[in-house]
Amino acid sequence: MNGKATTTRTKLERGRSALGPALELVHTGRAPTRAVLTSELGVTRATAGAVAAELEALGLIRVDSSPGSAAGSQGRPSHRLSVLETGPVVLAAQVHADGFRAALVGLGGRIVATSPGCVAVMADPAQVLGEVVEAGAGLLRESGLRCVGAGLAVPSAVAEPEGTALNPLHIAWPAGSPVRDIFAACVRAAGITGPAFTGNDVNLTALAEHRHGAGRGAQHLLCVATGHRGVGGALVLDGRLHSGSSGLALEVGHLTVNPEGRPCHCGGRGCLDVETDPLAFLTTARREPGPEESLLKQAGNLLRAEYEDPAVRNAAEALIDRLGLGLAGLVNILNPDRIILGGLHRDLLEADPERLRAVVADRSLWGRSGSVPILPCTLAHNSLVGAAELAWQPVLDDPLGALA
Amino acid sequence: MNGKATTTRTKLERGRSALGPALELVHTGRAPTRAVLTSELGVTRATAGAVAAELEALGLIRVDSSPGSAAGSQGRPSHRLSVLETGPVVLAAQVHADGFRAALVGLGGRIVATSPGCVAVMADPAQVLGEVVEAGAGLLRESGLRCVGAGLAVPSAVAEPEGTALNPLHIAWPAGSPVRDIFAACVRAAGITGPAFTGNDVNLTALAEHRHGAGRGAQHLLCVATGHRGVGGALVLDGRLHSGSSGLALEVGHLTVNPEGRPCHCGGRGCLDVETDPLAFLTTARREPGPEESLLKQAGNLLRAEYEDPAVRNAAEALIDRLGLGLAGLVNILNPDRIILGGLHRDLLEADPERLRAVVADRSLWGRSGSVPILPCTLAHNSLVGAAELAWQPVLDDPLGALA
DNA sequence: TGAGTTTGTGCCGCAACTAAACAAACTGCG
DNA sequence: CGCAGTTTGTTTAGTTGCGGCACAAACTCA
Repeated sequence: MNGKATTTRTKLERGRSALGPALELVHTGRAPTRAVLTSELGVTRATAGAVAAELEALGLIRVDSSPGSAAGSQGRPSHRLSVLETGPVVLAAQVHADGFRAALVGLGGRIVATSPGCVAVMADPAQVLGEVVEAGAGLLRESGLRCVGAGLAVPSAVAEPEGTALNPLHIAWPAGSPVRDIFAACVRAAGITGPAFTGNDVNLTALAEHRHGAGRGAQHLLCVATGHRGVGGALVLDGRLHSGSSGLALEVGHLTVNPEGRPCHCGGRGCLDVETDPLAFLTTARREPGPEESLLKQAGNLLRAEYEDPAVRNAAEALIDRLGLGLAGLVNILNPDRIILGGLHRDLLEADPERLRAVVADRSLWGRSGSVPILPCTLAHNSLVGAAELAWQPVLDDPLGALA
Repeated sequence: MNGKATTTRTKLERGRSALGPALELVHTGRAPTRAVLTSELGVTRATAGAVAAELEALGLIRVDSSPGSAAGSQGRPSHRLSVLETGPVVLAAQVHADGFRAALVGLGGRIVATSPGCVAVMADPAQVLGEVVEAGAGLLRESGLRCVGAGLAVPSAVAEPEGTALNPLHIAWPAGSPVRDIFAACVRAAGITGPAFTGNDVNLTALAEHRHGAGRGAQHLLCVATGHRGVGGALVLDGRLHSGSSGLALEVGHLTVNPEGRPCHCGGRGCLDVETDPLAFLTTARREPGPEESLLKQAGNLLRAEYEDPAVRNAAEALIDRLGLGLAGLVNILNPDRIILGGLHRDLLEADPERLRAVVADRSLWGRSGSVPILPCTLAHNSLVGAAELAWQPVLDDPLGALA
């Protein structure tokens, strides 16, 4: 098929091959000491020592030789490993229906600095992303830290490899906007170093939760979440985001969950999108929906504050049943070992976890798969942290190469 | 989480690391010469030469130093690489509603010997698998070839890691039969060397088609197929079967494709399973279904022979529309870059490819994903070859270790 | 026949790793 | 306090997979 198009990787390009995995272990908190790093990497103590020393020399991690507080076990206490607080950061940002937020995020998903939630005129993506990057650049100047990349989360499917936003329905951007290129241009224009990445917000939420939150340790993590409108999904397989062949996987909004339900713009009826989002909850509960940018909060508050109201409770149970049906369908297709829910779905889970689990168990064919754990997302600003993960990925894959 | 449970891989265990990938390239026909092996592996000619020589020394491949017929291009002609005809084989078998078949399969998916299709009393899995392995052992004795493993395809989901058949509905086995253990016991009892594996037949069809058939080169391959009853699915991601966290992924039979459709034993209505299988086709076309073991053939023959009959044509179009709806749902979730269809679905595709493609494009949200290629399965005995792939996998992963 | 092109092979050396022996830092016990 | 036992870090030597290079081999084309 290809003659010699494949990259002939030279010796100079490949660094110490265990460097990336080691950094990822420290990054995700799975290697608190050099001893567990050794066993986790499956290498000798000598190698693990050399790798840790090299990561320390790169200014990425800290190796505490004198911990003082040993944890009771006998034997020589191991050196503690941790992310270096004063190490490099990435610029992370998220755009959503009611504004944007920029932040600096270090290794370990640590938010170093964050801008206040900003409201912006949403018409023109170039203008909005210009403001976003401007805010991030300000944080960067204040901090004086080194920046090694930038990541952006948008509430839209992002087509690969073009990097275009296909359905930014709930922000007023034109469909097909080349958000990745626009963001990258803004980043370069602001003089920020490192590559720039863009991804779907639910995908990035899943990635963040997998590395630092409720998804830790899951091998097949399914994430389903609402924003103000619509439903998104994401799948993290063996630690890597699965976004399909062109970035459009897990567009779960059009699973049929209520054959007699309301019509959907996709041409079908009773899609997950229009049956389980905040607007659906409010109308089912016979409440007047407020402005689009506050639907999620309105629905969440209603659910928590007035759950004893029969109309609210019935609406919640109806949505839980439909959500459960959708999740069961996804379980039959994807067979995940954990499900995490965000947005209104998270609130619905917390309102009546037993009901949701029962529906999923009942309608997913396999009893054993029916017992798949369903958990709420736990991370604050998870899509922001996920955007940062995107920017950190090259460093995690090849620390030497990415920092050179 | 674990102290030192992880495998400390010693130097002796890891062979030449490019050995596995190289064998896989020859196995799948993507490395016809040593030159393309070099570029495909991304190593130097020296390394590729050493690797090829080692595989030849292992008795797995043949390196033709004197090809004679060069293909017109200038420069020194490259050594031709091919699978060694007299190399080791695996024992492959499939069990289906109307009997079983055993075969010996070499590298490259080459069927070396095959038993005639046998009819067996289906009641007891141990008895059936005993006959299956008996037939295979006979072939093995006749051939005198070395056997390095065994693989079995069953028409049921196989739970991992238990290896139990969860829904062998269309063969008269009890649900939950430990088929993997039974098969492994039979293999050992027959004195056949090497590990024994068991998998779902549609999964294995997908694997076989990916390596040797219509799925070659696809990175996200979705396969959907019918047997005599019901519908199965499979996904091959980057060359590896994706069977979910417990082997139960791609149980696509219960996607809703016809809200007003017939009731399904799952509790829903209009599931893919009961709306697009051979029985559904025959009843929709108002034909008297014959015995269960011949539904697929009966439906296929009817479709090909009497497509001009309005009842047949209408039934076909109805099934195509519902199948398209199901495929569109899967496209939205999985975003594959190729879809292949087997069983009656293959026949439906060939009866009216445009209609099916139009429905999928119309109902999968993204126009560009809607243009995903939909192809018929091409391989003869594909689930048999897939069962062989399962048995070959350890050799492909680590030739030195597996043959030692 | 000779220039040009592509491929195979032998040799050197690097770098990442293992293995093994030793040193260091702790616990626990008498 | 001292000593055994345990676990971890460090040093050194040795192995090895593979890149880089130079050269030989086998073809095409003029």
